[in-house]
Amino acid sequence: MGFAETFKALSEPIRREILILLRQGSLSAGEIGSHFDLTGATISYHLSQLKKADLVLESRQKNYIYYELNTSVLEELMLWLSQFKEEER
Amino acid sequence: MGFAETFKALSEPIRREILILLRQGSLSAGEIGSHFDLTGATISYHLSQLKKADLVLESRQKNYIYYELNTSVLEELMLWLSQFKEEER
DNA sequence: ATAGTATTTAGATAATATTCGAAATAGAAT
DNA sequence: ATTCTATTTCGAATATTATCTAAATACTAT
Repeated sequence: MGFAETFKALSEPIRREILILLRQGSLSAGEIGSHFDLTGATISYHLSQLKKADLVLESRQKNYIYYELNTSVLEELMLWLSQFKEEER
Repeated sequence: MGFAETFKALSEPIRREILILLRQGSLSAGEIGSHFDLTGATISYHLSQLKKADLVLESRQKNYIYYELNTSVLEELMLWLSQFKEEER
C-alpha cells in the first residue's frame, strides 16, 4: 500500500538485514533479534514497520510469533523501477 | 553510495515524481519546481537529496542548473531486489 | 559596475522516526 | 492459579526530515 511506506521501510539497514535473514525461511521475533545489538522493543518496532509496508507476514505458533518474507511487494517495486530501464525508453 | 540514502531518497513522493519527470530528458531546477506547489528552496532541498543519493546528475548552462536521471543506481537497486525473487531461491 | 534572474544556503520550526526501559499482553507449562 | 517466556505497547528522549522565509551566490545582460 504505497511506495512511500515501502521505500521508507527499506531505507533502514536493520530492516534490510531482517529481510535478508528471512530469505532462508521464517524466524521468530526473538531469533531475528538475536542477530542485532538492539532491545526486543526496538526489534519489535522494526518488524511492525516491515509489516506495515507489507514486506513481511506474521503467524503465531505456541508463544512465538514467526515472521516470513512477503515477496509480492518487492516484485511491485521492481516493476516500478523497471520504468527507468534504458531499454524501455 | 549506500542503499540507505537511495531508499530514503525514493521514499518521498515528490522525489519519485521528479525522477519520473526526468525520464523525458533533463530539466532545470525551475522547470522541475513549476510542477509542484513548493518553494524553490524546498525543490532545491529535494534535488540535493536526489543528488546525494546519486539518482540525478547536475550540469550548469548559462544561469540554469539542469538535472538529469542517473539510471545506474536504479539498476543497482533492481539487482539488490532481485535477490528476493522466488526463482532465485 | 549595476541590475536581474536562477538557484542554493542558512536558520527556524513543526512533524516524524528511532531507541530505550518499564509495563502490559499472550500463551505455555507447571 | 501461578509462574515463565516471548513479544508488544507505552512514554519519554533524541535525532532526522521537510518546509518556509530571508539572505547569499552565481551567472547574464545591460
